[in-house]
Amino acid sequence: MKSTENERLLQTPDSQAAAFERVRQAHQMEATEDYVELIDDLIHSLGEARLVDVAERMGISQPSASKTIARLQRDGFVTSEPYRSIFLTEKGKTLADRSRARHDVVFRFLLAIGVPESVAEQDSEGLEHHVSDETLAIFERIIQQKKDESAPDESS
Amino acid sequence: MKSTENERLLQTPDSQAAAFERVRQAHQMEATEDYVELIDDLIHSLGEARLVDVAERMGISQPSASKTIARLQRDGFVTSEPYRSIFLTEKGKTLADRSRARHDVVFRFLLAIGVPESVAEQDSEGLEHHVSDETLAIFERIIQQKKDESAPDESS
DNA sequence: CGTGAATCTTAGCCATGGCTTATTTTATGA
DNA sequence: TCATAAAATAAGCCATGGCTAAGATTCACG
Repeated sequence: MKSTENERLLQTPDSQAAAFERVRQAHQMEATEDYVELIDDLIHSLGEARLVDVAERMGISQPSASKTIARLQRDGFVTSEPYRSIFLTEKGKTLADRSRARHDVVFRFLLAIGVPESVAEQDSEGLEHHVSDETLAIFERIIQQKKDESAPDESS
Repeated sequence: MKSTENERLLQTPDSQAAAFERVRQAHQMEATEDYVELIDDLIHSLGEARLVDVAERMGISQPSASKTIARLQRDGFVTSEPYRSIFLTEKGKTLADRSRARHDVVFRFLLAIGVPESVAEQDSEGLEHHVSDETLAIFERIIQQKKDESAPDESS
């Protein structure tokens, strides 16, 4: 029985490979989600999403932003005429809403467990893409618990 | 005052850009950390780390694994002779230890808040790279709290 | 001890997502 | 209106991290 000679690998190769595969999948969607979320924010706060603002807020050069926007357009998340601002398609808007919802849950969860706001802002940006639906639901439950604790009398 | 015409962008462009930059930095280290952690696990459980096992557990082809291992070697995390197994350098071992420690904290934190083990296994794989030290410390505190709750009398 | 299977490497492909430099287009204001 | 500044695009670079197909090496066993 070789498997007992030293216990360290708890997972089977398959389940471990599946976990990594899942992470890779998440990565593929990350940029897309971050961009549509940001574009939606820009539209709501500034009235339109300009490439220059996207680039600034992503912290990358305009050409880099432009290339990714082109991919988003190719994949049906945004539309934009040359030299004009960027619009979300229905598909893009839907994804943006979903992403922001997740982002908010993660952010509020971190606050609820005592993470300082500035740190929670930073961390939630990275974490949001890697939280499963099941874990997200638990996050929500805990947010609610904390809310109930601090304001016990708000039934209905 | 343009900034009040619609509130949605809570963060300044700079801090938002910094958060994304931080995520990109984390991504750069992700593969490295996952590999050294896995290699360390393989060495401890099987006695050595073979490329074929790394590839299997990462869920990728051998040539892909080989290419990444070459990068890790270039960057001083591992050593390996052609057609021989893979060893961690001191630098690699140190990183592996740190990574597993983080991974464990995230994993046990998820368990502590009620995430099922199989989900916690999957999620912790993706989350570990995006949790700041500050948040990680809070995770540890909560793990300890839950432990105290379920076993109140273990002072010393 | 030699051969076939397993393992590993090489070569070459692709997409993503960064970058710079240079050019084109648009917008602004004197 | 027209010159200049700002914004966007184009072209071309690089690294990462996937892949397949094909070749080299090692290992194990008959």
